Amino acid sequence: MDEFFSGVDKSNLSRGEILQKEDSSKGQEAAQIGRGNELSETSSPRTLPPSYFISATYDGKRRRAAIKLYEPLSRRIYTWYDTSGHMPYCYTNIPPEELEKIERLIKHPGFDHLETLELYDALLDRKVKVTKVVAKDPLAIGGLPRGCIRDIIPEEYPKVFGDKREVKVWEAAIKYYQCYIYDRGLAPGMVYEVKDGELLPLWYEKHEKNVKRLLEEHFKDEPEDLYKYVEMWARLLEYPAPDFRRVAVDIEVFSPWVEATGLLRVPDPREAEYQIICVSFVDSEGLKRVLLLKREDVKEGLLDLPPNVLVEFYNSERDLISAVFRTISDYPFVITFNGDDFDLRYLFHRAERLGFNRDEIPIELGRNICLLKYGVHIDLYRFFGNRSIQIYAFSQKYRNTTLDEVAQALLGKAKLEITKPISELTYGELARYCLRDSEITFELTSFNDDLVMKLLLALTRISRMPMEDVSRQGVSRWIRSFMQYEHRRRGMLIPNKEDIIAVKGKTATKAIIKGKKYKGAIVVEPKSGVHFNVAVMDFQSLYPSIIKVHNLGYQSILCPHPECRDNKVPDTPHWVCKKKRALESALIGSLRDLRVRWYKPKAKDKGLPKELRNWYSVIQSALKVILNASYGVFGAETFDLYCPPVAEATAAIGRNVITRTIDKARELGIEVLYGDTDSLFLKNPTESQIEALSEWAEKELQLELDVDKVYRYTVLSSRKKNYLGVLLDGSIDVKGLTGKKRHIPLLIKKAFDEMDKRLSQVKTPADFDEALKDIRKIVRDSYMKLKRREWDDLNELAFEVVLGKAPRAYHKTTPQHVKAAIILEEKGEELKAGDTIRFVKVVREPRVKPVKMASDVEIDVDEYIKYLRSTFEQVLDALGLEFDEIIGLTRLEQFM
DNA sequence: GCGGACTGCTTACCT
DNA sequence: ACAGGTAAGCAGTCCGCG
Repeated sequence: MDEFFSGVDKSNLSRGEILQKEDSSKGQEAAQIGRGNELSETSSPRTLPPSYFISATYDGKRRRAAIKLYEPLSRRIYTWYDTSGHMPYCYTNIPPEELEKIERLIKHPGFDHLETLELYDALLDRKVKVTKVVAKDPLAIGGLPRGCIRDIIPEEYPKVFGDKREVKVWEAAIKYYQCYIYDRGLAPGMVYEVKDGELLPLWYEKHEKNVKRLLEEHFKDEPEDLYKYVEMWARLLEYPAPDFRRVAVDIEVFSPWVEATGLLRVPDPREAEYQIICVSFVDSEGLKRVLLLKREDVKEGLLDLPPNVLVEFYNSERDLISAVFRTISDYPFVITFNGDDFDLRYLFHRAERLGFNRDEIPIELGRNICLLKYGVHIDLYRFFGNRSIQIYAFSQKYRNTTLDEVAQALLGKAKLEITKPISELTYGELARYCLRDSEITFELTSFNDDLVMKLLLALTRISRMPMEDVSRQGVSRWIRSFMQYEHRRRGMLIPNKEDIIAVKGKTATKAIIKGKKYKGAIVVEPKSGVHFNVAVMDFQSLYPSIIKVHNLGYQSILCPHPECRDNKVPDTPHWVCKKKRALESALIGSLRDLRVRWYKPKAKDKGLPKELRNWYSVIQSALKVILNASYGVFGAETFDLYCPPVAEATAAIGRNVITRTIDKARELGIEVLYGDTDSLFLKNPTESQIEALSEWAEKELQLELDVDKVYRYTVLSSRKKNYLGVLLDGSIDVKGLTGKKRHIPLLIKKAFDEMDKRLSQVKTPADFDEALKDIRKIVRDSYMKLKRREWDDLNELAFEVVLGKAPRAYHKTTPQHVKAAIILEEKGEELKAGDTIRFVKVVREPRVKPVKMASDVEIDVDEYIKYLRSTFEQVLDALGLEFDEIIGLTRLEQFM
């Protein structure tokens, strides 16, 4: 195992040097370096106590990688610059003697030199000779508008040599700082020190022992070739998090009425036309500050802020902005909600407008991002907007990524409501409003014991990316990054997407859904009705497990070896390599094992101290986010290691697994009521039946099949992906039923929730009679409420549907919510993709109207009754009830 | 000219 | 900018109907 390094470049550090000092003795030293010391702005520190690697960039002036380190005792950021002379490069298949004849390459100002080396080409399972083209600066490789190396080589080669061979360039699109991280085997998020000007990884004996014990106690029977990967991940993930010193910022900008539209103008951060009138800060030490601009004709009013809030008035906007810049430059971490697109961008352009020099502005503007010269900017809007984070880390608790909605869902705290435009608030109102935004922005990083900061740190470690990038990019980038890292570590050529597609691009199955690339999972036809005592068994992380057990990856699927061709994937003509473990299989498999065998149980272990348990729970949800996407990325064209047969094989094996398990269950005499992808609903199984099935899966499939939950009873509708289940503790799961969908009118949803509540009280089959009576009443009451037009408010009748695109972009059809949206646009409202349209159904064409423009009398009650009927019928048919009979319609009347 | 059968589009959900 | 599968409602089209 020794040839495997633990994720950090060990060439600089032998085992004997492991530091054993614990933090207490380091305090003063760190503080001295920190205080009043401008090291971070001017030069690389010569020495630095243990510090967390937070971020990496390329410093254009110094022409080298710059690493930001967070020293947790002085609580400052230090920037260390590369000393190794590492340079940007890419690879090509053209030999140096030929490249030397390409003048445009050799004379390119960014060109440095050529090297030759051998790399492993996993697609062909053989070594390849490549030429490394080394450049003086990263832009020369890829990114210069007038010819960069990665374009010049394929452009010029045919001109110089005629078209005699296929020209290839590899690894030219990897960001330089990522390249630096990979090549030096660095571990973002982990602890380093600087000694004699060199960056050294730091390992504490305690930490090493902890990892060793974890491995020995829980991974003894791990496949040998995965063991070292589990070790790598465990080293990264076991190490504790620092305390993050940070400040949340929010700004308010004067925005005038526009007479023509009667609407408020939304300030454009790229113009920064209007004054910044208020800025607030909330920091991790509990400091709250509000900076206000003195303006004429502002009603003074009472400030009336809590006594612990510092209020500062500024006579000039310039002074205010200077103060803001000083604060921003004081904190290692600056938190905003949409600061990339608004707050920091506005500050930047506003400062420019007011005559600040670039070097007086601590913000670095990117095309879509704003970074900081000193510290690290985390834009929570980006992070919470990440679909995977939203779904898997926060289980869909919020829908729209607005500060208000996220805060309400996660903190139970809302923005302050204001009824006047920002510009008309008194100082007190403005200060309170602005401060509240900073408060909740900060709390979004502090709730649940700093969950979000820790999650970011964990993802930084897994992905091998700077924290700034992790917080802004999607899960496929995280996965790509740690896979690229592994290529470099193993001396593998990172294939181009086209290379993979050319050799292994074809899928062989037919998707059920038109337009999809391959067949997916199986959904078992449900046995509709009420069933008591239902155990739901499921395979733990089925797809990642399949990728592990069946060795799936771009190199192993359809591998070049004739002797592997008999290792078939069921239901497909594909085969899988028997000789070498694919990189993806190893990385995903080991992450899966670590999550299932270590982090998940530890997160639930009540015997552990709360803080430790909390850390385990953070790690397990970080792993969940990554594992849940780990199969999908192979079927996503945007993924750099896109390989559709890998995704197809995963799904095909999944189908094979679930069908065989159903057969086995029936063979064991268990009735299977329903199943979806990786789960089985079993009716009243005995302990021993469950055990037998689980053991069979372990032995025959090498997969873990466990009881996930037990329902006191379930109500299965006849439709797939639609059911309701009451757990033993009385809590209720409602899946897929219209009654729980977000877009339906509140009036219908409330009636449905009432029914849920009533159903959750049912304990035995005998209780059902009473419950059914009550449910009939619930249905009848809501029907009568509609029929008699007795709703409290039109809002109760609003459908809320999200625009998938701008209203004008619907060309094929015009759905109802788009009709309503168009009416709103005619009134001057601007609508875009992602906006929610609230509308009601009315009698007159076009049958819909935006809620705010409709009145009670025009509501088309029959449409609502139809909707009520179809919503309830999904459950009623399983309960043996009929909607029409309940509301008192006779058979005959139905046809009238 | 109109209704029913059908397909396609769109959204929201499940795993 | 991770995948495919399912349900529902509605828009739009085609066809038959003396």
